[in-house]
Amino acid sequence: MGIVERRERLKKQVRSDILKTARDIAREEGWQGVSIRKIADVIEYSPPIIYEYFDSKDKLLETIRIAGFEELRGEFDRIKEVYRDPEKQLVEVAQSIWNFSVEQPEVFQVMFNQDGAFVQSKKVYQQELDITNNPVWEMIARLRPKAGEKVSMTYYEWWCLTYGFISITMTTQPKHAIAKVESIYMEGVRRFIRSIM
Amino acid sequence: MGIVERRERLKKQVRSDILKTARDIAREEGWQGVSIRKIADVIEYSPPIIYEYFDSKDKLLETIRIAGFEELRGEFDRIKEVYRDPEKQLVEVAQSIWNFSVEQPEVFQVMFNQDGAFVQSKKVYQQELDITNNPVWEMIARLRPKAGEKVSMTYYEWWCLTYGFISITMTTQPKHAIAKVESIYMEGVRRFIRSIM
DNA sequence: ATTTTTTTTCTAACAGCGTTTGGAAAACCT
DNA sequence: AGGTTTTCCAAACGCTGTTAGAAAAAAAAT
Repeated sequence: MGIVERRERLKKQVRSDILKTARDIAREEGWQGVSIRKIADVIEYSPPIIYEYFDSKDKLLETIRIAGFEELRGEFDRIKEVYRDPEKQLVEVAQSIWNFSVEQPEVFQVMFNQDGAFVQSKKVYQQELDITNNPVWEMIARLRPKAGEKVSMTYYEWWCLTYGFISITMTTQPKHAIAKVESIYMEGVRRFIRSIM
Repeated sequence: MGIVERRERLKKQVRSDILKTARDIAREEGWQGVSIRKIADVIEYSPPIIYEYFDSKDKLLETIRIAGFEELRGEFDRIKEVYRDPEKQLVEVAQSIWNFSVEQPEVFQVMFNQDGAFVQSKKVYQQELDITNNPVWEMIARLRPKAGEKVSMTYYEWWCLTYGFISITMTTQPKHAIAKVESIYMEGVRRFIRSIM
């Protein structure tokens, strides 16, 4: 009777193996080096099998992107619950994005179409930065309760600053220098917060 | 006698045709859609001819990247001569980068490995953002003459803010919304300048 | 004007890519 | 054991960047 369940389990396993393998190759060779055939090789299946799990390579990458954004959003929600002070919240959010980009650079690259990673559709990207039901937007709103329209502007600026810092650091800085840049980043974030309060 | 000259002229023409065609295709279909064969088709030559002008597709893109950075740097140098006030200079620099990204988005994409464009080597990228002999660095240095080490930090932040703004805008905003974001950007730049003075 | 040499150009091919098709192999149910 | 369903893959298509070698054209030399 457990046959169907076993199959389900195996399918889930293969699916996550595909995703993991894609990330592994990307981390070692860059997303430019990720190909369906290479993934198939590692998971010891033939290439067409991958298409039983993902409609296309593009969708495969999009899955990784979505998972990345979800993980980040989870972190943000958690931070929002743990800390009360919006300033503290934002600092923590900044720190958590930074950590994410250091620990999973290849996911970050896919999330923001960087450095060889490329997902056709920008829908997820756009809606994830959207203001509605967004924890970071709400933090900023609490930080400056008077400004209505301006909150969205500030929110936009926030993302630009954060994203700019991380992506420039990722592509220009060698690993040993990243720790030093981190403090510049966090300092920049703090000054930004102060400049909008 | 003019034979050699005529050949030289023709070679230069073909070379620039290749570069222009690559940019044209990129603008219409994105860098993902740029292929050696398509370029060859447009310039009405066979694909191998392109390799008489560029060692590889990668080098071809790098040429476009270098030209882009040179054009920008020329603008910066010009601005530095025209205006005396470093604050005014920086505002003008910010505006000129913005205009560049609006007028030649495909070049901007290649310069910063964005949205399907990908150049293997990051050498040019890194040295172009380097502080030595950099007009923007000097502007910032003049803005806050006391800080020594901190100038480089601020310079780094400057690039992160600028790059973040433009690249996020380029990939998320539809054309009609760009004008509105421009004012958010310029306002952000001004506040940044004020916050470091 | 004809031949030789040099330069320019292209055809054909290689290896790799994402993706699809058709059928073989395996697993399952009865 | 036979029939059905599911799983899987070899082979192929059209695309990619790139290279080798021959053909064509142009120039130079006779």
